[in-house]
Amino acid sequence: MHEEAITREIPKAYEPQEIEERWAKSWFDEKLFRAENSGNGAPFSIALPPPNITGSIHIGHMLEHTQIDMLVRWHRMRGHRTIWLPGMDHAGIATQYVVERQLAKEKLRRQDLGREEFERRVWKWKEESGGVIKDQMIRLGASCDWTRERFTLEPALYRAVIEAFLRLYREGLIYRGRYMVNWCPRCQTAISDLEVVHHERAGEIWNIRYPIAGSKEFLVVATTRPETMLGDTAVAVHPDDERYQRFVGKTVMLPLMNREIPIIADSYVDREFGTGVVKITPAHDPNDFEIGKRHNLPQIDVMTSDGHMNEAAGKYAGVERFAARARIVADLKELGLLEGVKEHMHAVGVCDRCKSIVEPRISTQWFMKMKPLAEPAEKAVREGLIEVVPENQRTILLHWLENIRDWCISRQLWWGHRIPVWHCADCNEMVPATDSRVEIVEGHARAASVPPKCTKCGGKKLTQDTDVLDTWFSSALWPFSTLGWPDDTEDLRTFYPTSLLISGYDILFFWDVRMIMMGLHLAGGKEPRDRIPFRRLYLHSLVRTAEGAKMSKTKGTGVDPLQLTQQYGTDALRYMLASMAAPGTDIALTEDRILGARAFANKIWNAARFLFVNLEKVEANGLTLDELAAPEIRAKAPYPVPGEGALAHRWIFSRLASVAAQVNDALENFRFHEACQTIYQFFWGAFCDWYIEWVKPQLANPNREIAVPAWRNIFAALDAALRLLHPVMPFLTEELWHKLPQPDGARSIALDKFPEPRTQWTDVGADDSMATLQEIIVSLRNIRAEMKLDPKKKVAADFSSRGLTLRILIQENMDPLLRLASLSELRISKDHLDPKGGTIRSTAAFDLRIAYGDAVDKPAEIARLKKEIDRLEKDIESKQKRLSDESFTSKAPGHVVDALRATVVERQIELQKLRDRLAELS
RNA sequence: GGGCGACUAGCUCAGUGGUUAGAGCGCUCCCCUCACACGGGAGAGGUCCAAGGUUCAAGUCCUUGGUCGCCCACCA
Repeated sequence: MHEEAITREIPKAYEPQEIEERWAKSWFDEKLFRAENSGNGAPFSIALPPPNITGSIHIGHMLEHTQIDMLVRWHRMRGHRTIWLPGMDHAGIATQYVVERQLAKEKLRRQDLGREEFERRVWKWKEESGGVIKDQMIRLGASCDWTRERFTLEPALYRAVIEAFLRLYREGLIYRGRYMVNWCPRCQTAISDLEVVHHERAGEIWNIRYPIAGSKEFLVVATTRPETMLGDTAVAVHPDDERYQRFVGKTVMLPLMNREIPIIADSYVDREFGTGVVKITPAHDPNDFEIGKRHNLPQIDVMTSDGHMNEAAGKYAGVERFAARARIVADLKELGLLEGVKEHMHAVGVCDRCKSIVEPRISTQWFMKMKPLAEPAEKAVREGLIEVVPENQRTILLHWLENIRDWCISRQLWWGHRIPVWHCADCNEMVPATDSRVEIVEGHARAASVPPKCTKCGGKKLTQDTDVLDTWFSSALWPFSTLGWPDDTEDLRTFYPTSLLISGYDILFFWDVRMIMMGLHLAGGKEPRDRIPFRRLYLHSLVRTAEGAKMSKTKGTGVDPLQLTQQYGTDALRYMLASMAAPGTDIALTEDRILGARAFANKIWNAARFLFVNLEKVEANGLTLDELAAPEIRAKAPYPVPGEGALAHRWIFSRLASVAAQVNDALENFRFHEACQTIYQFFWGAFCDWYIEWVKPQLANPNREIAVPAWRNIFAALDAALRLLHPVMPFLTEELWHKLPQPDGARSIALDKFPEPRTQWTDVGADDSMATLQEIIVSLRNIRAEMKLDPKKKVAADFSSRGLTLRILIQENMDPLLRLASLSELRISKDHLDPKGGTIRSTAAFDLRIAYGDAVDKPAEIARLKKEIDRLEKDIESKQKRLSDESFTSKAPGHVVDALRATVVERQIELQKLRDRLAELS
């Protein structure tokens, strides 16, 4: 009756939903993870890679957050002053694109709204989307300090951006100029090299005849983009190319345009490729741009900003660029100037955001000089001030820094940090803001310190630059802008440099490297070690679909973690992700693993349930939970258990010490999968399968001398196991921890101690004894299974060993042995066991025997023996061969040789036993 | 064109030169034993992609090749 009540109270299966929701809310409401910037404990700080407000949390975020959260919780539980600072990224171009698509549904363009109204729309989106992300993160258990939440476009961070810009501008590291940039005709903005993604595509290459002026001859040029020929201002050949040397200095008539353009020589031209003649279009190709500069060629831009041909394209003006291409090819064909066309695989650059084909275009943009910033970054990484894990990513990072090019930081967008520079209408002088202060207008920040007049001509007609900064500019400041920089705040002094950055390797160049450069240049103390943004950098894997493809929302292969959470539980999902997160390899998502993780959560739940359900019976005898499991009582475990022996208790605490050490080591080195596996094996394999089963009778023993210490031990072990599990499974462990007695005012397991690898728990004797007993039990079960004995039927067995200590060990642990091997009796002797009429299992140290019942399966036993003998003989032979090898015995370390010798001796004993038995049986 | 990674049990993956290469899932047999069938017990299953090499010893280090994936790159 009572048990029914309990069963209702603790459900048989773990039901995570209600529990998780309750704790997520509680942790947030109580501001449980608010960090203190003063007090005890070494600081451990980590900045959340701010999710873009473009969407919601996806499974990749969850992998990242799980890994961060595990480390954060682990550090916090070890008494470090831990901060995980959360926030969101305004994600300039990405967000603008999303909102523009929304507008498109209303048949509107951003230009229809105007800049201010458009910005208002985006802010509205931000409020909704940012809120969703935050709620999701809270629900998924991220132990962030939400009291310090940041947003890259909020006033304080805008100020940091302006401050950084002004400093770099004054130092000449930011400059403005007319250069060739990547232009997205759809987004109508410049984008950086990194934002162009290259796709191999089957295209065509056209060979076009350019007639030589005043001659019947012509040169044949090859091009993949015929529409740009309208802007050709030269054709080029290699200076040493004998085929064409005689033409250099002459001119060709540009077909369709009938413009006379020079034939020049430039060593850039590859004689082997195509015809060895290149058309030069300085306004539409980066290489041609450089060649044009070298040869003082005019730049003729034949396209508009939205990818149509302009007036300079003559009769093609107004035609869309690819339509123009088709028409030009057709026209050339008609004129007999098209010599041929071939299939051609080449890489096409598309806009990372909207996938439009990028157009190289000359325009006036803002750039950042990267070499002076890259060098200190490279040095810091090379000297190990920043440790990069996995190691091979370090090489990739350094290689990128070595080959860095200037960064185009301006965007012709409306959503972002507006560049704090004003242009003088009278003299074109650029005048920066006088300082980095910001003011709030209609809730949004803008640069406040507008220069009063032109610093050059004194003119008053100043207008602010309309461009905004690349979104990654503000991201690059994130580790210090979020802590209050440029002010010298307590947070900054305490938590900067941050301890660690965990990010995906896909944003290594976009973000991680730029943070290193900006941090070293702008933030922190005098020495580089005090200026770096983070001391360690861990690049985690990416989650892929079961087929190994990148997850994609547009392809519908993205996975919503919240849905999986509803299905399997957040802890299960976290455990699954962490257990697969081996450094350096991507994760393919499969349902199998989640099911396994859910089963594990259920196992933990039920192990705890076992304790609480049975406790009811104990309480009937007048014992209270407090007497058995109060914190001060748990602290003194393990307690000796009289009479029945305390071997299993000594053993489980010894295991605990070793597991805690292993988990510490694994987490220190980002080996999340190892930490998970270690904990899993401990909890399921050791705690549940052996320990609980072993001590069950002790717990039920009416003798309080036995029951009380046994209960105290098992509660202490469970408590430690929960704390060990907490970083990866925070909800389940929090729930169960609160079912144990806790000190007054105890708020959360998250603020309790992580189990220490206590050396006084280490008990080699218990480890060895337990291993032997387990081996004996497994062997006996094995014989039973092989003999197909009725599982319910207890049988007698014989144990024989010449070792006295072993025989004593068996005697002392007779009870659990009989129970766990389902024996009625285990007879101990030091004599030879009769193989006739029974099945025997042997090791070098002992023999076990179960007598046959009625049915005797001698042939099967003989076959088994022969197989076993064969295997052993081969094994011994190969080992002896190695031992007889002089070079092995002399060169291999002593312990390896000794171990091998010992093994051979053991195997020989085993082999002899098997041979004897075979002889006796046949 | 450079660079990186993967290839280990039917599947998904661990494996940090040293006894007989592991896990989870799946599979076979048995068991609904009073925490848990999301469970318990016992098993089967692997020439570690190939070929060379280094080493006393190679799944592990080196070279070459193969297959697959990813990143970078201005060859028209």
